[in-house]
Amino acid sequence: MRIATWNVNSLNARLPRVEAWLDDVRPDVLCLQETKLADASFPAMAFAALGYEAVHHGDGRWNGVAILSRVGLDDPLAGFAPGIEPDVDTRLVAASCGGVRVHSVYVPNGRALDDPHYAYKLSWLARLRAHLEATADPASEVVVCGDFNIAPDDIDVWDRAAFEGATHVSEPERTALGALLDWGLVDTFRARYPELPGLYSYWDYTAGRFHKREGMRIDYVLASARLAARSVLDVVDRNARKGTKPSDHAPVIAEFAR
DNA sequence: ATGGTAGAGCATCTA
Repeated sequence: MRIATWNVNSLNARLPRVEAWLDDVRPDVLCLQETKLADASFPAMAFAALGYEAVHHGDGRWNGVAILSRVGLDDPLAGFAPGIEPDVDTRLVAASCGGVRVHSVYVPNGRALDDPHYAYKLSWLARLRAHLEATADPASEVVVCGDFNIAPDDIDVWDRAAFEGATHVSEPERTALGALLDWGLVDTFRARYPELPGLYSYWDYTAGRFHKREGMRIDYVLASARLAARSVLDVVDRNARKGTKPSDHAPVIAEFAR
């Protein structure tokens, strides 16, 4: 089972690239973030032509998440479960694909430690944990994939000193991510490559950071123990960040033996 | 020199 996640930074701008990538990589499941589309504008037919069912949750201008699957797509759920304070944005969608409960998440950026958006980020992470508690079983096969906007460790950023006092590396958000993992999830990429720096999924468009290899590892596939035990591959597809009109994120691929 | 680029949409906002 090949599961991928990709923040495409506008699906409108990226559709030809995503289609070509799907045709090349043929993941069983692809989670998308930052489609920046309303549901009515989601190009479901383009993905159906490639053999993928899809569910999309978006409100048009910003955010927007989707799941594509060629191994079935059942019980879609947009946003947080009933009983949890609803999200003001469209940042979470879940579905069952080939026996795996899949979540595509776009965690709020936070902007700055003293910005209200940072409090929203922490609240959002707590609500995601509550959502998992309410709708999924950590003893079953679960993945939570997406752009977490958190570098889990200092080796997940190109220069820790450059992030002093900034979001993405602060203790409260790392603690919130830890609480998510404590529910029963494994960062399979870091489990495969412990202590190996320089493996990023995002590079700021500005200042030529991609070509200077100045990035951050903020996109990942979190897997429940039952799946993580069968983890056979973890890759960041840096090639998808090259050429004309790339996203500022590269796709992250995780594979699990059946 | 608080810079730089990309996307949405048409003035800025978001990242």
